[in-house]
Amino acid sequence: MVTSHIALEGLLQNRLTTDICKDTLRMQRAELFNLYTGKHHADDTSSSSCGAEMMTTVTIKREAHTPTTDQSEDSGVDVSAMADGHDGRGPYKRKRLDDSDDGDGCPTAAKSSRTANAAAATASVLRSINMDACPPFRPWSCSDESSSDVGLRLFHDIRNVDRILTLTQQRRGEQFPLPPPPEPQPLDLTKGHRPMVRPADDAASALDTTTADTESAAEYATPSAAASFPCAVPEVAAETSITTATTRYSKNMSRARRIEANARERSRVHTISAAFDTLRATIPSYSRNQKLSKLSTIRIASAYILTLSRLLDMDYSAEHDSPSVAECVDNITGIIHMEGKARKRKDDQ
DNA sequence: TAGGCCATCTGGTCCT
DNA sequence: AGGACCAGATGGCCTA
Repeated sequence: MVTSHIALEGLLQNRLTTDICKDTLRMQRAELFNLYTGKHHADDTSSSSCGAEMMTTVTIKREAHTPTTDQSEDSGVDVSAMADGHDGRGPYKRKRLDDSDDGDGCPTAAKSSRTANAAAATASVLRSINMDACPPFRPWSCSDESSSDVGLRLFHDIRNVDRILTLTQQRRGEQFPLPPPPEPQPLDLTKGHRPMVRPADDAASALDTTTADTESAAEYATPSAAASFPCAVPEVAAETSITTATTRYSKNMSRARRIEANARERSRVHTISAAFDTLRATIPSYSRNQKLSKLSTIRIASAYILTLSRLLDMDYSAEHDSPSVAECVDNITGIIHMEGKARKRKDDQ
């Protein structure tokens, strides 16, 4: 209760009253942002699109997060690597837990050392920041040592939320009129997008692509791949020269074009997954040890956005029925509960 | 071991 | 015509 009070009060006061504090935080965040982006290249997509403020949020989340083996490094897809044709996986060649090199040519041990140094440096910067002055609004986040309801109950006090809302409304007109809601912007799906290869423009790139695709295609022809691709392999197996552009693969598409289309599709899906990782890092979760599914991420993000908008007395609800903040808090609390416990509940039955 | 989640391939459709 | 987008099929990985 006390913590929730401080958190929300801090958020509002920082936004509405303390210019000096805001400037200081901005500088500290910029420092943190530079530090982070310098150490974690894989998150460039986040940094470029979200700015220092979001990076602070992401960093705080990562700092407290205890990643599982599966989620630690690959949660941020290295889109730049994919742009170079190094997506690190062939068809059905997923990243393995025992990989000593995850495809970027950098040994995992060295990378772990780098990550540890970055974490230590980041922690140092974080200690210098008075986070209570402007914490992210995440009243549903739980502490690491507990995935119980404590974290939810701690902040779930309707009277307090209403008080904060009242305070917001009182101060808004006095000091800082809020800007109008931003115009909807299309998602930038171009970042990390694999550049289209046009032989006339870039013969070298075209050669690389052809080589990569040839190697990729060659994997189809292996017996193991044949077992995995009952539909595609028969045609491939019948072709001794897969790279022959004139070989008809299907009714309307040559084998070479099919491979290029597959690469584009992979890149497109990777871009979407990277965007999900960014979104996942910016929303509250029931437990930091549990990676939210894409569906859960969407559901929680929607409720979270609505709650934040209502906190600022704006209405982003689909029905434009202006639900109260209390209702929004109830709603998102239930969603986080449900998404976080869904699997366990199913198994219990 | 079953079920959930996800990556990948594939072919059809839409769009520029 | 070719790229983007979409949904179905398939198989691997992980968790309870």
